[in-house]
Parts: sequence; C-alpha cells; structure tokens
Amino acid sequence: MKNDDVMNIAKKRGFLWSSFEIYSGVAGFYDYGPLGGTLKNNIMQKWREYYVVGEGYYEIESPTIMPEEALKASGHVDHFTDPLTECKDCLNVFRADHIINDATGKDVEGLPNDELSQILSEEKLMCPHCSGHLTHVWSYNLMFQTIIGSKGKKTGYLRPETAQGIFIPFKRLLRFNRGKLPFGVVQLGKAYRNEISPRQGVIRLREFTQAEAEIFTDPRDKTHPRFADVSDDILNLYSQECQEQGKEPVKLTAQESLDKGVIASEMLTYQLCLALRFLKDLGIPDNVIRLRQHLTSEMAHYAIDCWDVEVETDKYDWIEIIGIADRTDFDLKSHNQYSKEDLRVFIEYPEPKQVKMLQVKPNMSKFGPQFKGDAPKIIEALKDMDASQVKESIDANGEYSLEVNGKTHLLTRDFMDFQEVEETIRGEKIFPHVIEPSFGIDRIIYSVLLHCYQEDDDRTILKLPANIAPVEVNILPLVNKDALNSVAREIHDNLRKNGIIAEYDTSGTIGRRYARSDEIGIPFAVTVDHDTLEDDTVTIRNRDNSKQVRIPIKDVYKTLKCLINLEIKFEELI
RNA sequence: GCGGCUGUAGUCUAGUCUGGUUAGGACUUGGGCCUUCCAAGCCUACGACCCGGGUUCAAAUCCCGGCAGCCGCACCA
Repeated sequence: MKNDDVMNIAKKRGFLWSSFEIYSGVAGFYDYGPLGGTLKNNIMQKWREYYVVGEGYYEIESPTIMPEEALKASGHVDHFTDPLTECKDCLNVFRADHIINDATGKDVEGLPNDELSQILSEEKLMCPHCSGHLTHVWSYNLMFQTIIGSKGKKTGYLRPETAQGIFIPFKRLLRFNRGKLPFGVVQLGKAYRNEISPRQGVIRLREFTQAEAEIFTDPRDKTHPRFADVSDDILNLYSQECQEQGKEPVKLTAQESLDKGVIASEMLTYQLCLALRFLKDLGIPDNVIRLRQHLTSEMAHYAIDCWDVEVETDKYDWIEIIGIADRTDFDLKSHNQYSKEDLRVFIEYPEPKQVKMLQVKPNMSKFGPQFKGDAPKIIEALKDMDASQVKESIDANGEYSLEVNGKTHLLTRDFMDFQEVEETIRGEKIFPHVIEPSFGIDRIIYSVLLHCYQEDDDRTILKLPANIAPVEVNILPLVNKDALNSVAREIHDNLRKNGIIAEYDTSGTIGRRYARSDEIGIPFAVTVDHDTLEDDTVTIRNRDNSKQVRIPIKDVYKTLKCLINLEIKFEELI
C-alpha cells in the first residue's frame, strides 16, 4: 500500500514518526523529524504567501491555553462533548442520543444528560448488542483540561481550535482594520482534542496544527473584489444533492457554481478556489481532490454552507484536509452575549437617512412622586417602546399599560408629551458574518507526501515541488577523490552562505547517492566530475527525470536559485 | 472504550510451541578499498529480544499487568 511505503520512508528518512517512541509512544502524537520540520515550515510559509501576502489578512498569535469562560461562550465546554452510555453487561460504549434516535426516531441532539438518561429508562432501551442494561449518560468532553494558577481555582482548557483566539480580540482587530468590512485575520498554531481512540496515524491527532483564516464580511455583501481572477477555475463539486442522490461529483467553473447556487456566496466560492490553488502549488494533483458539501444534518446549526476539501488516499479513503464554512454571526454574537462587550460593526449608509419619528417625552414631575424608585426603570422601558403605539393606545383608551419587572403600570396622558422629531441616521450596527477557511496542516503534509511519492521502475522518488522541498540541492563528487571533494565542498559551502539548503554526500557509488537523494525529494543534484577539474563546469541533475545539464561553476548559484524558485524550468536549460 | 491478533537492530526476519553456549541472517547505515554518472563488488564496524513484575538454578521463550501497533465494534464539534 502506498500509505505504508510513504510512512516507512517518512520514519526512516526523518519526516515523521510517532512521539515518545522510547517510552512505547502515546497514541495521537507525532514528531516531525529534521526533514518533516523543514517541510512543515515551508508549507506554512507558502500558506502565508497566499493569505497574509496575497489576501492581506494579518497574522496573530494567541495562547493555546484558554480560560473556561471563553470556551463556555464558544459552546465548547457544553457542546464539544459526546453523550456516552455503557452497557453493564458487554461493556460496550454507545452514543446515548444515537441509541434513542435509532429506537424512537426522536431527535434528542443537545438534550442534557439526565434527560437522556431518563428517556433511556422510560423507553426501557437496552444495549443494541446484547440487550443488557445501560448506565446513566455521561459527557465525554474532547478538550484537555488544565489548571491555571497555583491555587488551581481557575479551570483552563487547551484550545480545540485556533479560531476562538481571533474572535475574542475582535474589537481590537476591527479597530486595527479601521472599522471597515470585509477584513480577514489568520492564525497558525497548535490545537488539541483528546480523541477517544485515535488510530489513523497523522490523520487523527490529539495535538495538531491548524492554519485558519477568519474573514469578517457584511452579511449583505459576500462578494470578493478579485473574484474575476478565479471565476474560470474548475471545481470538482460533491454537493449535497450529489451525495443524497448517489451521484458522482460534478465539475463546474467557479462562476457556474455560483450562478447555479451550488455554493452559497461569492466569498465562499473564492475561498474554495484559493484553497485549491494552494494545494496545486504543493504538488497535490487535481484528480485526487474533491469539494464535499456538508449535509444539512452534519452542518453546525448556525452555519449557512460548509465545504470540505477532501483528498483521496488508499488507506483512509477520502479525508478532509480543509474545511471552509460560513459560520454566520454565531461566534461574535455568542461572545457578545457572554462578555457584555459590543462586538458589532458600525456600517455607514451611503447617504444618511432622515427619519421622522414620534418621540415620547416623559413628564418627570409626575413620574417621580407616583412611582418613586421604580420611575427610572419605567422611563427606560417607555423609551424602548414604539412611541406611535403608545400614542395610539392613549388616544383610544386614555391610558397605556406597561409591564416592568413583573409589575404592570398604567400611564395616562398627563405622564408624557409626544413630539415629532426628525433624526439623521448615518448607519447601523451589525454582526459581521464569518467565512472560515480552516486548514489541517498535518493532514496536508500527509497528502503531499502521499501524492508526491512515486515509484518509477525501481526508483523511489518524492516529487516535492522544488520550492517546498526541505533540502534544495545535493552536492556530489562523482567519486570519492580529494580533488573532486574539495571542489564539491567549496560549491556546497558557497551555496549555504547564499541561503540555499545544500547537502554534501560522498558515501557509496554515485547511483546509490542519487537514489538516496531522490527518496527524500531533493529536486536537484550538482555532480562534480573529472571534466570539472579541466573546465570548471559541473552538471545539474533533475530529480524527476534524471536528466543532466552542464553549466559553469560560476553560474551554479544563480541557476539553482531560479530553478528552486520555479522561475525557470529545468528543460529550458537544455 | 471493548474484543481478537501481534511486539527481536533503522528495515525485513530466524529462534518462542518444547526455557539452557556468545540471539543468527539479509538489506540499510558509518569507515575503508575499488569505481569516469544512476541502489554493483570486496574488507570492516555500529546496531535488537516493547516496559514492569512473577515462576525458575536459568526467561526472547512460560504466567500476570501495562504500553503501542494492526483488525473488528463503538466514537469522530
């Protein structure tokens, strides 16, 4: 299996291995080795080129440990859990809500545990496996809990996603962007989920790296200024409709998928295109990628539309490596409510609106004596009412009844005056909607390794794009002789001095060294041979087809730099 | 989290059932010889019984516990 070959090389040659090996390891944790660490950095740097440089979304960094309040507001404390129940006889563990749903057809998602337990006993539900008795329902929260401070009074959690770190300082980020929508903010970093039983290698980790962008948009304007740049990009769409009707994914251009309403908005479509371009740059071919729309049932209740970018693998089938969702205003609204901070954005109208409206003016000298301490509250409540309705009621009945804190107060005509005022309204405050591209870096690295891995005849090649390969060039003396070695060494040192990651290898025959070099995806090799000593030329060998071209030593740096940056193709040198 | 199977150098493996010499081999890797372009050959070196406990004169081998991997079940905002 390709997976096994790739993971073998990854382990053997220093890309990836499971952590804590000398202590038997812990499931769900992986180390990046010397090459893996560099590859990961290169990929993250490329991501930044897209989102920070290309889109102008600035990068922030927030703590990986978060206080309970913040995750309470985001919903993770209460809802990032699975309600589990265990069979007392066969000890199997089940999702309690799934058992109830399967047996009764009731949708009980989100009900508290004691209600679920009650339903289990009321409906006399038994273990679906052995018909044994089921225990009371308990929540398994997937967050790692910790303690903040020496007294241990404050509960903290390792963040389950980087996104919350962007929502929380929203006011500052909005101010940084001078109050205007749309704007985006990104964060790359670790996130943590205490998975029950992670057994899918690097696909399901307990500690993993995300790269997320939160794009704050006006809910009424989800366009993108550069949509025209991507409108002809081809998308392989596995829509809700395709999935429900058992059809194959459909290929449409970005423009078509927007026009046909397959994808909810222009911004979302643009983000999907951007993600695909990124993956293409990493060497993942189109034909192993599809965009799968979340089914209504699996989408978060607050989301408008959500698409997973999936990659085909031989071992795990189609895996989600990127999720792009329209999260609407859920997160900001929720943090607004819990923190009591106004997280809305003021949107100015193109033209100020002149609005004529009726205003109530309470007669203070009546209110005070009559209502004493309740007076301020009543006045506050009265001002919130629609003045024209109040006036109507008084004109018709001579009084208006107002309920404040459970007490009903009757207000008559002499408690207030009405005034026609003209007000200028310059805009309104709204919660922006959030479009969120969320990248699983570890899964992307796995996909890159998997799909760059090739066996040509008996050669193993990792065809990493030259601009993300961890080692950029290998310097090889044809045979292990002092005269050749010293020239090779000098070229190696010179390239390093100029910022190119070069390796130097004299061990074994030239063929063996090319093979080792190909296996870790070094895109180019410089070979120093006997002609070099005569005419100061060397050959540059192209990893992907073993072709060589001879160039003067003085041009080596310049040529390699262009090759690595993909400014010229190797074929153009021949 | 449950059940089954498995765990010997970097990798693949012999040995385990039936306890007993220095745990054997191949590939890989390091050093050397040879070598004028794609894993050749020769010499040489390094390198292992998953961890802990028990039984025994003696444990890679038998027993118990743990950890990890694979498979199945369950789970996967």
